[in-house]
Amino acid sequence: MKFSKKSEYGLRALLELCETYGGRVLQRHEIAERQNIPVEFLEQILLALKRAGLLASRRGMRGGYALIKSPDDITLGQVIRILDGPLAPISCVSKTAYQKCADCPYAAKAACPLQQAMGEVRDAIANILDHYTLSRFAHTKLAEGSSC
Amino acid sequence: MKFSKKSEYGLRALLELCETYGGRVLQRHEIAERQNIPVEFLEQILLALKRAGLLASRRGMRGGYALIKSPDDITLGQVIRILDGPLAPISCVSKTAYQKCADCPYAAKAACPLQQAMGEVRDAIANILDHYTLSRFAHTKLAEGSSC
DNA sequence: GAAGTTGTCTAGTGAGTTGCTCAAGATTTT
DNA sequence: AAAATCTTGAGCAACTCACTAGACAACTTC
Repeated sequence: MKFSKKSEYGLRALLELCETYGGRVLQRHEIAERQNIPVEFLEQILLALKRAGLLASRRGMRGGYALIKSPDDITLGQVIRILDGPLAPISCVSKTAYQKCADCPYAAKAACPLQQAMGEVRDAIANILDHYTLSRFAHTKLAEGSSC
Repeated sequence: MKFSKKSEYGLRALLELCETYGGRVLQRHEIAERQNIPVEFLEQILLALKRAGLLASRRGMRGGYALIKSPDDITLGQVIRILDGPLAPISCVSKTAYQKCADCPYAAKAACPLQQAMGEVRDAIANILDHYTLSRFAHTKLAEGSSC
């Protein structure tokens, strides 16, 4: 029940890109250095986010990446789904990638306890992440005493 | 962001064991057949649940497994943690298996946006699963039209 | 007390995923 | 043209997942 490094790095990269939103572009090595992410791996992540329409890029000298959607219009849920796939804890409750489970004896009966429970979990996760905007994410201030 | 087959099988096995709670024991092959689970794999799962104190077992002829805690006192959260480890989506927000993240630049600052967001997710998941008892789980009736 | 039936334990294994690296190419600026 | 940057695709070691196998221990029944 873990999120991948890919998602984690992706979100941390977007944190940097948020700060320069509307301004200059950021190069991969800048993001990588500030956020402690292996450059070549970060590259793949930025590319994925670009293909998904969140980022624009320019090549050559003075090139780099920039956010092209407002941080208000991007949610953590979107980002995680791009980088990690569906949020649902088991695929028979996924709304974005539903798949009938093969071996479940309740599958035919329309009364699967697992589906009920995991559905609730899915909804709770989606409810948080699909309403958590990047701008709120970027302006987080934790309470005193927290440690990461 | 998925639960393992181990958890899924474990929960489905407990569904069977709930039905005979207080009565007879169930043998691994009975559970395996009814729930469509590979026997030897199921074995490991039952053993883990036994070591965790949820199940008792008897060897030899007429042997088998039985629940030894009331289904009211077992939650899905407990079971999943036994079989799958901590619920937290990243380990720096786990309450049962906290680990400082190595590469996060916010780690020292007590203001990690990721920790904040993932903490909310963790709490939401735990809030559902730690209050979802096995007896409620076993008596699930889904609404019409659902499919698993 | 021997035979047969069950759980117990440890180790292994094939397929797939994760996290990351590398190299060659395309595009832009200077 | 040269240098800097993004782009693409391939590769790979380590790990995890889902499962299998086999030897062993304990219990029941005859």
